[in-house]
Amino acid sequence: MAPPGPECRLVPHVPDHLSSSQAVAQQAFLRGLSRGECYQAEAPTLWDVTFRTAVAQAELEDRERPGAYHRIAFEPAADMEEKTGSYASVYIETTRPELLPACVALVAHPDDERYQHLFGTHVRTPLFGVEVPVVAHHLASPDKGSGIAMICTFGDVTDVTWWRELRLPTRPVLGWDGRLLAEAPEGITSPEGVAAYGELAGLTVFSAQQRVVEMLREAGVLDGEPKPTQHPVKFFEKGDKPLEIVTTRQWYIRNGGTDRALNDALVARGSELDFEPDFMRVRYENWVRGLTGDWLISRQRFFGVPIPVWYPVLADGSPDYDHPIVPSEDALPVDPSVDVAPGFDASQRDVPGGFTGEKDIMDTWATSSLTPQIVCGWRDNPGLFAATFPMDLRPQGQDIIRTWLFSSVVRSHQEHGTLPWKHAAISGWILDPDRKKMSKSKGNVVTPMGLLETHGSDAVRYWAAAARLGTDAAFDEGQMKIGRRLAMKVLNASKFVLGATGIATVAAESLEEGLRATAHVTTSAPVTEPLDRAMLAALADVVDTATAALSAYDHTRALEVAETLFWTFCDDYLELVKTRAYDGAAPGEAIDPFAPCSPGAASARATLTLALHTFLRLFAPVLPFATEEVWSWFQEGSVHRASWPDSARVRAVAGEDTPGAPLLAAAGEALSVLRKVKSEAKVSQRTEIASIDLLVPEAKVAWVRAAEADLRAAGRVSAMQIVDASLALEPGVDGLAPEDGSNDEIADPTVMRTENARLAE
RNA sequence: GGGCCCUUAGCUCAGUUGGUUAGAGCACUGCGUUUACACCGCAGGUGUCGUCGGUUCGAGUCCGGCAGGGCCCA
Repeated sequence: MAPPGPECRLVPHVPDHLSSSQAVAQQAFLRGLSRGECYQAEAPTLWDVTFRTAVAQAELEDRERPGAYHRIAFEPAADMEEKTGSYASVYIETTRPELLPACVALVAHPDDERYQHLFGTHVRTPLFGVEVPVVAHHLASPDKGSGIAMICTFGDVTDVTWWRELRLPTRPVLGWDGRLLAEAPEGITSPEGVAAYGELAGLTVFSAQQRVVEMLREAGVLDGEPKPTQHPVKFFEKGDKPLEIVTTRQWYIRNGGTDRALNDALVARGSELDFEPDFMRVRYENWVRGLTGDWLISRQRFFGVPIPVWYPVLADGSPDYDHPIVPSEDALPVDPSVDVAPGFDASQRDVPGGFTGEKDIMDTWATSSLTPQIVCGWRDNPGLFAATFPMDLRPQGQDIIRTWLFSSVVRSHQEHGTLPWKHAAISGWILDPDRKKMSKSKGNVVTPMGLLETHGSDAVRYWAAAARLGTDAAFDEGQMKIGRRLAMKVLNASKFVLGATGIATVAAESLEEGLRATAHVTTSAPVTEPLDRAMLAALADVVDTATAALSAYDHTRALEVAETLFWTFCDDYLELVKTRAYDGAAPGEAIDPFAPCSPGAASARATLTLALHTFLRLFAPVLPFATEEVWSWFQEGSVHRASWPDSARVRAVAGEDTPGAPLLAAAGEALSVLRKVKSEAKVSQRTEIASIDLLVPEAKVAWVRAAEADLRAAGRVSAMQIVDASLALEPGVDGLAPEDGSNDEIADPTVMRTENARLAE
């Protein structure tokens, strides 16, 4: 008995690229059909009574539901009485008494001494008077209830296992509408049994349960009152009524759920795949190893990719499901409810001797599992396919390892004998601010639109980019504010760089001039100043680190190192070279990038420009809008199509053996202590320092000296003495007594500090 | 019941093969308005690295037990 399909099908207009994905889905189905991987079977099927469609194992979830154990007496049949010499009833406990008419056996654990002598004998079902055997199976739990249970067709998935493995008869009572069938199942033959069933026919599961309990109570076979319990019940993940198991004809794809060799092969495919992070592999293996049936792909829904087959209609008007008619691959996509089966004409639809179209559609994952084939042009672009398949990377969430990832592996394994991609980058959940999983029912879902409006796209993306693969990310607006600050900083620092180099002056006229100016600034003079070379050397190292991190799927580390250096670039380097780069230009004065300037200014300008060009490309994946905006000010095309920074070119400009980060850090530290003098004196950073002694750890002296001029300019220092701190262990060793007394003890010579600061009035 | 991940500053998290005094941002406090930036800058304090034990010259890091949190599967 097939469930009814829709009487007419709504056929939406489908754009070409979608019809091509439909064709791919149908072609893969037909290939599978010809190889025997796709097949149809009349079998117990997980069924959602609300949506009236079959559901696959991957779409199930357990939910705790209240229920009650009903203790019911089964009378012994003649063979049991004879064997035991007793008329004692057998008591079972069940949470689903309404399935009593579907009972086909009682089952206990083979080692359970209480029931061993009963195995092979029979009992009679109460109310319905059907003789059913007592059987043994290891899945029966001796410690649950009375240790013996009734097997019904079908109350749950364990019933299906018992039914299949013990080869029990089928006595279905549930229809696809969630009501008990009109006719009593085979086996109920006695007038009393048929009458009892008549009381239940057409009732919902809920009402049938109430009626059965009344009848059992009246018959005196309900032992005591039902005992309330909580137990896990299978639900369709999108449904709100428990799933039932209904016997229907459905289409399946072999996925290792019924075939050990295929299961092993798919586990082996999983071990070939590079999971990022690696522990996600366990989820895949658990899932594949735990499969209990093939992948059910047919759905009784309206919208979806049609299963591309027709069936001959027999003389009695019924479809001949055993001989499906298939289209040729070049006719795809087809809709069998509209298109005519090959070899027939339209007048022969649904008439004896004619054909009928399959009404079912495919599970959405039956198409999604083919995204690599769709994208790589498997069906219509062999050249592209050869060049791009298998793909490199599947990025996806951890919750769909069992669906999207696994089903893609299944399809690729069957069709191509390979993995669909080499790497799988698995992300975690986005949790609410209290680290709870977001769900509609809890009402803690945050949708992105408001966030994008409040913080900007770059800021939201920055927050998302801070989540490491495989790690859940708590939703954090604070992090978005930081992202926004970074994006603003990129805009402002870029404005400064393009202003101080003069590129902005001519780029405002035309982009060609901007490009010419950029080339001129970065190539017309060498980068000579040690601080500039250090900046570029540090940047080259960061490019290397970020590149390696991205190659290892550690995008957060790539961002982190770029971000850290960028703040140093803004807070220290820009401040240090600002004066030098301006080269005497007055505030507000437009700088001509082509005019001659001092070598120090040329060095700074080349460095600023090269650093900006590099930082923009490092940040482009995370701050796509801010970087693109700046790029448009002085570069052509899109930053997102620009090449990834090349550390070798940056390092070549920096020069061989240039001290990078350490020199930059030492200069930054020196700037910091100069600022501290003013901060502690509670005066403006603009205040002049008339004279100061800078005590520098021995190892850093040369680096600080190399940046001395820039330090004096940035710190507004008139006279500065740079002293090796290890030679100044005694206060006043340089001949001047400390004025404020704060350094009047032996200081740590490894810490940079100042002495004898004299601020201008 | 089987398995996986997590536990580090008030908060969010780094901490790479074990190796100086465990870091960052936020928040907090104070100061500052500068030739890119107030959606700003500078300076400052903040830790029993869940807990107990083990390995080691040395453990946030490796091993085991326990507790708490989260997840997958049955």
